[in-house]
Amino acid sequence: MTVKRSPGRPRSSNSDRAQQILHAAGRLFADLGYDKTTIRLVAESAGVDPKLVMHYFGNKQRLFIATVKVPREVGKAIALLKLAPKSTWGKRISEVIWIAQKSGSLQTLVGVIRASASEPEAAEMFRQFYLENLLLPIVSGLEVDHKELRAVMMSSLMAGYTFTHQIVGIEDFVTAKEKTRKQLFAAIVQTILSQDLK
Amino acid sequence: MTVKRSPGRPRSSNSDRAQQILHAAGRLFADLGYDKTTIRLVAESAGVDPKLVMHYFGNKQRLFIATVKVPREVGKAIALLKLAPKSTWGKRISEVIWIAQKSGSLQTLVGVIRASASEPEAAEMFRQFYLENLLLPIVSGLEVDHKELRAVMMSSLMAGYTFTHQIVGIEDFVTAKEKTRKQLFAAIVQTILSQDLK
DNA sequence: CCTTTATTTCTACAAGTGTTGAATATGTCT
DNA sequence: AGACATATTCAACACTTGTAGAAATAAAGG
Repeated sequence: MTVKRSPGRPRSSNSDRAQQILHAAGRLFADLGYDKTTIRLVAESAGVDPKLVMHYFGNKQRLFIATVKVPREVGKAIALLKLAPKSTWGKRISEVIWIAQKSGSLQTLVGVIRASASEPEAAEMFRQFYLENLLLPIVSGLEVDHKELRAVMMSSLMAGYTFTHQIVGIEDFVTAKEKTRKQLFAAIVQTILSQDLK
Repeated sequence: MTVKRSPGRPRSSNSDRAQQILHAAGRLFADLGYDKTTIRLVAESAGVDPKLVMHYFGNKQRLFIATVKVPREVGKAIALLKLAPKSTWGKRISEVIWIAQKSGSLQTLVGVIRASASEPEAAEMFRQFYLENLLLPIVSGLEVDHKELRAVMMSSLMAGYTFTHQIVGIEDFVTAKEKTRKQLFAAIVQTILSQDLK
């Protein structure tokens, strides 16, 4: 894939290298973590010179930030929740989280979690994007007390589930079918949201 | 703390540098993660020459492994569980996890989670130590189905809770008292262990 | 006392890192 | 056509990394 080219502007500008770089970077950050993802690796993986990465994104930190995309499907899901009866919250919300993951933002989440392990700024991004912009609004739409605590617990569950499955790679350890796993996941969400707390 | 010394064997060998190094390393791995924890930093933090770290532990990976200590208090806790009625499992087990964390192995857990983000070997250690040697035995002592699934969910909860609280640093976000947090935590564990699954 | 062994430091190497300067080729605007 | 901006590459700098060689000092054993 690494096509050798001479320096200079290409004849037809339909390549969109920036997008290629972003794509390669997103994958590498999710697979290797922040430190082990080097500019040179990203460049090589995108079939591009390292300097081009710097040209487009300035520095490594900004490159990482550029790879983070907040899921969009969440807005409409929140609206639906207020109408649903309390007993179905767990199932509904875990469905939303499941969908959000499948729709491509799972890679972003893994990248952010991995980066958080070494970059405090990434940890801050986790708090902002996934807690404040995602889970807290969801919980805020419901009629419960201790909203922050429940939202934090949801984020813990989300991070932990992603950690064990995508980073530790525990899949092959569990023989249960996906349907059963989702059922348990939903039950936990339901507990987090509707457990009586004194 | 950094006492300058000349090369050569010290007069009194009551210093136990290896222990000092291990102590400093454990703290740094937990605070900075695997990559950002350099041999030189560990050495400086222990008031010691970098080569001495290599002398005692061979290389960085073995140094990390040496800092990992599996909690001991768990064995006796497991024995107690079989006698307890099902409705109290959540409370009991979350108590065990809470105690295990407070007793110094929290730092180890944080270190392992951080390292897992960049070192697959560390992720494997998480699976072995916390899932196979800790949570799976606990669940195995109980009369439930889908033991692996429930154990994995417990490990997810444990990792996620540690991640949000120790790495993301979400403490100040939650105004709920510790008692309330523990109550919710216990309820989740109870759900994981006793939820009916088809 | 003399050899051996354990502990500790100094020095340095080879590799890899993020990042920059300068050059080159193409497109775009006046 | 000429001036300027954009896209791209090559080469390199300054720094940090894990790690190794060799030496210095003191204890231990004969």
